[in-house]
Amino acid sequence: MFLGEHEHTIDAKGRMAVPARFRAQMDRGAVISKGMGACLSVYTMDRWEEKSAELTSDKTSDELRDFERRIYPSASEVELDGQGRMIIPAKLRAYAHLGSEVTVAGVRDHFEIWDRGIWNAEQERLENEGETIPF
Amino acid sequence: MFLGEHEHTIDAKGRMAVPARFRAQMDRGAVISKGMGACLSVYTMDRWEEKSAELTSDKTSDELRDFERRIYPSASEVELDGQGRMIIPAKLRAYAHLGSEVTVAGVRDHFEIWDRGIWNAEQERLENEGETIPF
DNA sequence: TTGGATGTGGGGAAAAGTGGGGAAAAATGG
DNA sequence: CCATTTTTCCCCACTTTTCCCCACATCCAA
Repeated sequence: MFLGEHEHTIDAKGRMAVPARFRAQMDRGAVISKGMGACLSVYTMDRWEEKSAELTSDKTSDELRDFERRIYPSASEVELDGQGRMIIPAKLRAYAHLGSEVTVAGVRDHFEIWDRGIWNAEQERLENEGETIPF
Repeated sequence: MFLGEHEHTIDAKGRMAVPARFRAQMDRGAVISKGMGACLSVYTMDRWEEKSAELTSDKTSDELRDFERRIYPSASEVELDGQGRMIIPAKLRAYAHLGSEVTVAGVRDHFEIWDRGIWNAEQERLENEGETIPF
């Protein structure tokens, strides 16, 4: 399970260290894709396959084709280098408006990558508008 | 699995580099054919055979003959040169209105080749018309 | 305090993408 | 059947990107 909030950086080569606690779960591969809102989502390969299968199961063939043309091209298989870093494709970095300072947030079955400024603003919004946390 | 969006070019000789990540999956051969919409589709040989078997299974013999006469003559087996490039037959290039700048999009079990301008317009259309994607 | 794990930066080799020359093969026309 | 033109294909060359490796600074725990 992915938990926690980690402040990391994207370097000049487009690399970002994956939080060490997340790495073990990614050993069977992972997929990065556009997330909901201004962020990117990283799923384990297993979860990615489950989730994309669910989403495409109940569609007519026309809907399905459009849908597949949105989700698969916007995704990319993730690989880690010797230091546990991943490369974030330029297109995806642009989509999520990522600068060099980002926040990596674990969200149960996946983790999200946010530009740090956007993340902070979003968290503040949630505190003001949102529900209280029942813990 | 074919994923991602790759911007490539078709040179004066009609050649286009296949994204390196796609090549390994094509080692048992591949087939290029007219796609749904203004694009070309490339399937691995295995998937091509599965898919054409599915599509021809539930047809009457008259339907089947017409169908086969549309599908197979326009398709072509894909071969890569020493640099990993494929030649896109002129008829297919015309069918999909491909200029020299194209986008190669991975769509799960195949990839598609689009004129870059048409691809961008189509993606924008899908974003506006479609539902938000829950990833 | 020290040693290992973690996050960050950068050099350099390798691979990927692109372009073009020229030989071999195929098509065309007498 | 031969000669000419056209097309195809193999090879080399160049540029850019990617990836592998080493280095170092920091943090936390023993």
